[in-house]
Amino acid sequence: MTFSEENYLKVIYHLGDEAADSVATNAIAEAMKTKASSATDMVKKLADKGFLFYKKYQGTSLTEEGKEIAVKIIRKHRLWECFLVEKLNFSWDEVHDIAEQLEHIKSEKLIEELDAFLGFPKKDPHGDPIPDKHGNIHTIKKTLLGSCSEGDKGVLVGVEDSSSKFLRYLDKLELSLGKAIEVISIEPFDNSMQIEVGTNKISISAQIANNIYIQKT
Amino acid sequence: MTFSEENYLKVIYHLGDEAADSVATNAIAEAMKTKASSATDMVKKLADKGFLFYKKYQGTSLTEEGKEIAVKIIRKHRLWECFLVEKLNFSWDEVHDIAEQLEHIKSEKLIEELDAFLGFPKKDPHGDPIPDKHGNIHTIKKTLLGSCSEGDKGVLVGVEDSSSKFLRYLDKLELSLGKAIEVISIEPFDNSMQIEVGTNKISISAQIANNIYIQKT
DNA sequence: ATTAATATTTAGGCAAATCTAAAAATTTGT
DNA sequence: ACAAATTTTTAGATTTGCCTAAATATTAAT
Repeated sequence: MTFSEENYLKVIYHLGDEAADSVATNAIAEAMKTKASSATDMVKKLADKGFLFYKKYQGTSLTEEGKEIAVKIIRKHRLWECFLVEKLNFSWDEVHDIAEQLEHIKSEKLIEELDAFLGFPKKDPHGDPIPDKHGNIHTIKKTLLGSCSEGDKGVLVGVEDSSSKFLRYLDKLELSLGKAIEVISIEPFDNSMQIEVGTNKISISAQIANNIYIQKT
Repeated sequence: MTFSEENYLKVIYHLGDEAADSVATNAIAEAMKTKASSATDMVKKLADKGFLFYKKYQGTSLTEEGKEIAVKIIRKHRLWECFLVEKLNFSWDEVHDIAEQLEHIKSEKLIEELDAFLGFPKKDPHGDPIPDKHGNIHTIKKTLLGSCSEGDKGVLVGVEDSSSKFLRYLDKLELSLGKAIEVISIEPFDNSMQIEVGTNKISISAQIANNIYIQKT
């Protein structure tokens, strides 16, 4: 299993998670920052190896085996993110790229010991659930802030975009995991939102709202 | 800098450390478990990039820049080994292969934070010195047990071979870093040694003795 | 229901790192 | 010092993952 193969499986898993049906070649190419022709090549190879179902022009979906591998990589990614934040003083906006490297380290024992060392965390620093060693993922029902209505309340439990740019902006707005949020009003012109966070009232663009998840209360 | 390039630089550094003069292509190939022709190709490329001096048929030696890179990789390797042993319950015979992967993770901050997290260790689990962040290495004068004479005394401070096979054998003999050793006698027939370790008297083959370093006392 | 637009695949190539086999240089042994 | 042995390099292939350009299939629009 090469790094590239692992990255494709991970990306296909994430894309397939939202759209229940098959994943388009172009979507894979875009997520992998490569060309559609490259994605076609790789998808064929992964299909040959039994990690996904593929029919020409019909998109792909992971087999059970492919899903298992993808979930293992996601588990590693998220555990390493916890390690970086909890043990090495990284902030949530600094960990993604390093975890992208660390997730490919091959050692069963390493990841199980790391999990234990961290006290079996359930969430990574962005609020995403950490699959357990059997691949079980405990998901919570979360709602995109951007799809909420005036008066809706909840707690910030996740982000759609884990880029350092976005997360640093959230820091500036004092928006972090666990914060209570209430939608005060929505501006019809541009769908920007007035929200209350703790005692602050702030305005956020629709784009921001569409990258924040809350758990409604 | 690819993984392969980094591994070549590391291997050339280690080979050049013992033999002060230039490193032979065959030696590189053997250490990299590849063919001489592959080593030639890579050496040319690394020379083009300014990491080593190379003259056809005359072997190679690292430039200052090449050495710096090699030392950085060795620093990472040894710090990760410490982490595995001290924080994740690995034993000294289990860490080498995983550290070979981890040493290629690219992040200045990661390695400096890891160093601090571990309390700035000076030695890895095999007794090898950990270069500091500026590349300075504090070496001690160590002697190959196999080159000692009857009556010589010292403390076990390092091993030449970090393979799991060898280290597990040392464990079985209760030979570990820090143990006091005295050479009782040397058998002329096969150069095997009678040594005293603590209160035990054991016999070790010349091959074992030639993979153990002591600091004479 | 055709045509136009879009998505996907194929074909052919490239760079990295490896290999084998053959050629060339160096070293060794007498 | 010269032939033999060894080491090293070159030449030409292979595999992986990517690319561009062209061909083909699917989807959308009128």
